[in-house]
Amino acid sequence: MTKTEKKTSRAEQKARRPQEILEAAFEEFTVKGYTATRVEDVAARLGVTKGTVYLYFPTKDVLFEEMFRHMSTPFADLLASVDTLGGSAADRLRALLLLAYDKIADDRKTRELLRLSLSEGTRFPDIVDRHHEEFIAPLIAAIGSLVEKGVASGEFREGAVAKFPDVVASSILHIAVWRLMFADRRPIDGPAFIDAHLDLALNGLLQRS
Amino acid sequence: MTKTEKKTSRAEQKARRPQEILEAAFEEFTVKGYTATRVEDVAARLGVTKGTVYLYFPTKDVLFEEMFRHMSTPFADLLASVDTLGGSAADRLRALLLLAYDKIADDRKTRELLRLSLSEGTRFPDIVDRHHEEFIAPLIAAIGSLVEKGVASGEFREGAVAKFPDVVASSILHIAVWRLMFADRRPIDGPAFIDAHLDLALNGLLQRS
DNA sequence: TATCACTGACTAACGGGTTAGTCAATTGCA
DNA sequence: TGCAATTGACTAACCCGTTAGTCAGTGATA
Repeated sequence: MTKTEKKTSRAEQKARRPQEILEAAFEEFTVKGYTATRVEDVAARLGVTKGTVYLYFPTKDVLFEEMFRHMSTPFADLLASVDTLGGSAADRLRALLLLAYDKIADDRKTRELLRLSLSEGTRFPDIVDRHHEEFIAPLIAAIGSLVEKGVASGEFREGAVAKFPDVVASSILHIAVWRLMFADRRPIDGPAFIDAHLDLALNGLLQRS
Repeated sequence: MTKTEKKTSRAEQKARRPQEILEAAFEEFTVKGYTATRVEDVAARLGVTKGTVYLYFPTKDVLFEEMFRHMSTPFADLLASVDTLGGSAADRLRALLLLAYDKIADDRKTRELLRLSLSEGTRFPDIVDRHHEEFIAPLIAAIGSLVEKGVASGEFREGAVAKFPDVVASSILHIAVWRLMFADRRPIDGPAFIDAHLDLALNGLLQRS
């Protein structure tokens, strides 16, 4: 493949290699897990051999860590975009959750990173902690500030949610975990589930007297 | 250890062995995952050698499957006990969720089985599906029927929750996943989290006008 | 433009270490 | 002593990480 490609120059190929390897590694690691994945299989996905992978990454450990970093796409911009939205606090909360849903539960990449965080987290605790800092904490903070604003404006009532803003996001996690567990064997309608949760979270279950 | 024990007769020891092995296997598999776990380490936990394990279980695969089955303690009785409870629908819902919390998020055994379902689920899909049938589906059904009764009695309003009863349980899953990810590095107050979620789910976020 | 010395990305094969599963020998209870 | 439980050495296969050697591609020279 590499040899017959006339279009890509040697320099271009070399520049491309690291990303190619990291993406192939993602596929293998997510399907088989860290230990069961063979570096040789990662290489085979690109039509190269194990030795090539070791030219770019010193060990299997580092390959995994850099793969995780490379596949973690930041969504600070996503959270920022919510601030520009107008409408009621409820509307903005809904918009934020749907955006988070797209990024977390509906995106295979992020979902599989969640699986790896749980399955290999004890082996790579600093990866999990970094993931918390960069992804989980900002999302919870965004939800928290949105709820706070809603309370300040009088649209939302005060309640225990202020202490645990993440209860609002648990439905997203729920969908992601469900899909990781059952794949296509038990499909789940994500947006409908989110809306059911929003209906519950906004209006509550109790009859309004 | 086994050798020096004078109390247990040979027959007793032999009868005990399978359970002992399955419990040792649980410890090893949950810490290291399926592939990284060595059968020899499972045996070493009991002070015996690999050969003994193979005397009771034909392969590592079967050992894993039977371990999973052995560690899955049913909670049909738990769900049944809720039916005997009196009080308002809200009270009973709270009781059910706290019971489910104890069994799922607060119990290390169940929590680690969730981790294994996610990490090794693609390798053992029928284990995951059986787990759904025996644990997840009954729990969702119990919540659903409780909500339904609340609606019938007029205590609960009708809403999208009827279609997705599991949105009510997502906070439990949330706590379990959180603890699997961060262990003791980021403690989470389970009951307080549940109550925050219940406050949200019962009363809603919107100011009552 | 044609030639050719040189570079460096890649390969192939291997060393060293590990592990699932087997089975003949051993141990110690009844 | 007889027998069942257990051992642990063994095999066959596996896989990480290494390295000497290859050859396609590059660029300087005439």
